[in-house]
Amino acid sequence: MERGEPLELRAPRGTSDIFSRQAGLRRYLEETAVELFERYGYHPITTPIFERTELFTRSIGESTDIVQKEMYTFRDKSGRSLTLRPEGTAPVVRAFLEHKLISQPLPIKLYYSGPMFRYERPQAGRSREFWQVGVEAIGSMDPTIDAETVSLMMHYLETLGLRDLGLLLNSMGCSGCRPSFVEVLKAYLEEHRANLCIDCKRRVQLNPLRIFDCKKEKCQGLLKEAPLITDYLCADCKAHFAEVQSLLMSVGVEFKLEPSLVRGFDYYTKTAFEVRSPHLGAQNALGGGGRYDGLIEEFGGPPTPAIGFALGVERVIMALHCEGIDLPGDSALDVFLAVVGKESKPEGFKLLDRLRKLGIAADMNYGDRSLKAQMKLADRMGALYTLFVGSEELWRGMCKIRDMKSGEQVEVAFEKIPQWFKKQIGSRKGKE
RNA sequence: GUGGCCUUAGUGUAGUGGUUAACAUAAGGGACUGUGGAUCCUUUGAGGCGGGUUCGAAUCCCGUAGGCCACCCCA
Repeated sequence: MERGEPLELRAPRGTSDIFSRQAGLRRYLEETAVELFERYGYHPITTPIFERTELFTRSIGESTDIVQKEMYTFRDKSGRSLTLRPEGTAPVVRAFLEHKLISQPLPIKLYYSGPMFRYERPQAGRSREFWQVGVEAIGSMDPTIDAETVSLMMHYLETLGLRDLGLLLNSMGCSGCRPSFVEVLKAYLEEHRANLCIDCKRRVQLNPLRIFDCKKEKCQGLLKEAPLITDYLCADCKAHFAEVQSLLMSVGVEFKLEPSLVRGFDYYTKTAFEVRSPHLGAQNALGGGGRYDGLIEEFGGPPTPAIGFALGVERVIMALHCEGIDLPGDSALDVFLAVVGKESKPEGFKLLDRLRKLGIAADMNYGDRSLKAQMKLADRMGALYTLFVGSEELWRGMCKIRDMKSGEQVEVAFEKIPQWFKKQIGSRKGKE
């Protein structure tokens, strides 16, 4: 291999390495999600990181920003157009159809966790590779599942300890009532076109619902008078939405109705929701979701209602940080083995092996270090106990064990050490 | 994709044209050759990258990369 320019040792733009405390924190969030989602009857699914490009263009919508400018699309060696997944719903729905999961008892409830990719200009809380956990419940139009999905999302965030959350709720109507609303809205906007900002003028025809997101004052003023989707819902959508609200209230989930909430995918119908944190600046959405009753049919399947949500893991972590919530990050070490004198190391190594095979987290010093330095290391590693192995111990057949919290030391016969630890650590963990 | 701000040891900062780039902290070693968290000593380690101006650049200029903030949009 030739040596040319030195390697640029930097992760690609908008990506980052996750290790140490961040990695532990992320794993904790994931484990918490797994435990809770399974308690709600969800099952894991893992889908590929990339899919055929059309899967996303067809589901998310040709006119959306994600499809227009944010997808990582490439051709493989046989010329297929593939795309790194920008979101998790379309792949799950694809898998649902491919494996004929419709023959399972419905609704089928699936959860996932994994990286998503969007080519955007990076900022805090917005990177090109980011992690989402999400759920999809496919096959039921019961408003109970809407309420359950929303409440699961909130339950999860509250389980982590988040308190400052704002839940926004809306109904986007269905294929029956939304188109007529969009026409009414377009008509209204055309009438006041002169008063819209430049961006919004462009949106009127392209995606009029998006105008509700505009932050410009003159647009906002106009929108106060604009027709609202909730006033144009058909009887079915109206009843469904009312039922969802009442079910949410019955389990104590607080929400704010937000008739201007429009999510960035074309496939949403009826219930749409989003949870925000006030601490995160412009990237304030921790997660969101909604019903997508038309998507499965759009993919060529039988008409099948479905609903889901996704949470941005990095944003959840940011929100936790902003609220000053401390969560377990690093895994604790039970035992640190301090070796005194080179000749004791082989015995120490064997002892360590026995501890680890009993399920005790144990580590030792490598290389030569003074006992003092080893103690320092044990402290830094957060070990519960330090076990001393040296010529004196080997000679007497007894080892000193130091409780690092209290500083108390006991002596235990060599062959009883593994069991002694097993007992101590078992009871200690039981108490906590 | 648009506009703005920023980039100095692992981390957090100082220095704003002039001899060895400072401080704190972390890391290694020691004072304490068999006992941690304190203290003291000591060692290692840095101006994103590429050009230019200048006798001389971390400092000024241009470019580029990355980060951040606001848009756009979303998790």
